[in-house]
Amino acid sequence: MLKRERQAYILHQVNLHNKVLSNLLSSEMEVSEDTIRRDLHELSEIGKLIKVHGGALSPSFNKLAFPLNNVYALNNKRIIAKKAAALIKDGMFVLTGGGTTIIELARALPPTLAATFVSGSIPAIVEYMNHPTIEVIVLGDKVSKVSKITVGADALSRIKNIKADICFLGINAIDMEQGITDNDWDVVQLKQQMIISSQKIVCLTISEKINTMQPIHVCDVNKIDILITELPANDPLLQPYINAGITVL
Amino acid sequence: MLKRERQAYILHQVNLHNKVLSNLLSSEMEVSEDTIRRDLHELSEIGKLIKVHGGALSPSFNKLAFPLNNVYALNNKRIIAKKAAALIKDGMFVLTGGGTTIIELARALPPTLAATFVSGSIPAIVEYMNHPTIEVIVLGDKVSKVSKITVGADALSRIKNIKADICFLGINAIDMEQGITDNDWDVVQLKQQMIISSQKIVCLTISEKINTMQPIHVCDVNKIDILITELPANDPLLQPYINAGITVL
DNA sequence: AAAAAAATTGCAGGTTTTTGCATTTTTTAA
DNA sequence: TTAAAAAATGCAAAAACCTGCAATTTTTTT
Repeated sequence: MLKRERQAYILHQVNLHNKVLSNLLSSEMEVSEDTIRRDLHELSEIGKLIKVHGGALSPSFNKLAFPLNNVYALNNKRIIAKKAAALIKDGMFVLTGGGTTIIELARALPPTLAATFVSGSIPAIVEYMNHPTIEVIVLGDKVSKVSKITVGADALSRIKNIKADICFLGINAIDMEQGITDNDWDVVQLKQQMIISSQKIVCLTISEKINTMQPIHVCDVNKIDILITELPANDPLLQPYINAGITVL
Repeated sequence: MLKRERQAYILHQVNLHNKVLSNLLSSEMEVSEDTIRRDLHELSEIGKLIKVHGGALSPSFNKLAFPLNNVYALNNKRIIAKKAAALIKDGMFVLTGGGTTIIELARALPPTLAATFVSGSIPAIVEYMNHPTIEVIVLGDKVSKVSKITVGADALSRIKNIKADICFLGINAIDMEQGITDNDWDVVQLKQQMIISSQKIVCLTISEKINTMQPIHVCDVNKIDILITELPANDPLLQPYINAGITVL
């Protein structure tokens, strides 16, 4: 087998599977691993693949795995935020959780909106505070350093005394069977109470989280009134949720 | 699974769910927890995630820098903050108000201090949150946009239920005859209750505000235990306060 | 076509990386 | 405070890597 052929095969495999292993290629093509290594080295020099210890990866891999911007999927979150912001009307009493999507929602609020926002998320409160006309009510309690949100019995009982018009939850995982799930026990307590204390529940999530699961159950999908993702409502991924009676935006 | 793939997967999970757990990743990818720990360590070194005990967090909204530049008399406030920080000991329950001097105090706290801080000031809370070991308790209520602090009956009644070891107040005006005065009615309510709810009252102010007045009375000078300015304690400006029985630092 | 030059390949050796395990230390939670 | 979980540390085995070199193959030149 010629060097050219070999390298062409390697590239083919890399593009096909996004990765190749040196020892596998070696036995497949019956050349020494040294030769494979040299091939991989050459191909990586001209940027056709990315050499790593033990093999090589497709060059597109790096861009996917190491996102360039600070906040993951920021553009998608902005799209979501815009759709969500349109639901809020003057005079409304709005309950929100935390998370980067909610922060984007806070930033996407029209500057003339006159509503009242209740939250325990410190980053969200900071954003609301910068808005000229909205009223901000803080749920007090101990701050969880992990999620940067107030958690505890006090915050919970505060929410109990509220009946909000609408509640926005940035969710971590949603699945038709498991419903909404999350990974932080304290935050789950809050979300559950927020769902009880609101007339309308709006869930915000990037489509990547659709049909994924996390360890702790928050609620079933039937509790959700509106689901917002960056996708158009007619995307097949969302069809099951529409069928379940959820308004998808 | 290649190391690089593994790390890419970890990053993806962190970006998607804001949090990952070492033991979960370990079983998902079938490598030892040691390996996961090493991966997390490497990724945190290049700033792709923030390592915490038991797993890692997304870096995206952990860098919550509150915009607080061009603070008036910053250097003097730093001197004050340093003196004040020395008063706080491990295990203390500390009540603080708002204002730029208090923010500087928050920044001047020694990184090993293990105390509990209670405040309604959003900028102060943001600072406390960034500290590795202190506990933060938020006084919830409506946020006053001017002073960026929670004000109202709720916050007041919360403070009533507290008996703090020490209370730090950034003050706006102090005078031997008028005592401490301020210009925001809501904030005055809070300060008055904080004074009642604390064993020891520490007032922080730049010397410019010594012997000045504001419209609303907070309390008389005899309520103050300690007064901290940027000046040395033997400065003649401070002598009247020392004579009144106040410890001046 | 023959000789020379260049490139390719496998191998021996020594080096570095990666990984898991055992031990000790630190952190966290009860 | 104590007990459990997680982290740090040191170590060792395996795998992968690198370097130089000699044998072989391919290409170029004469």
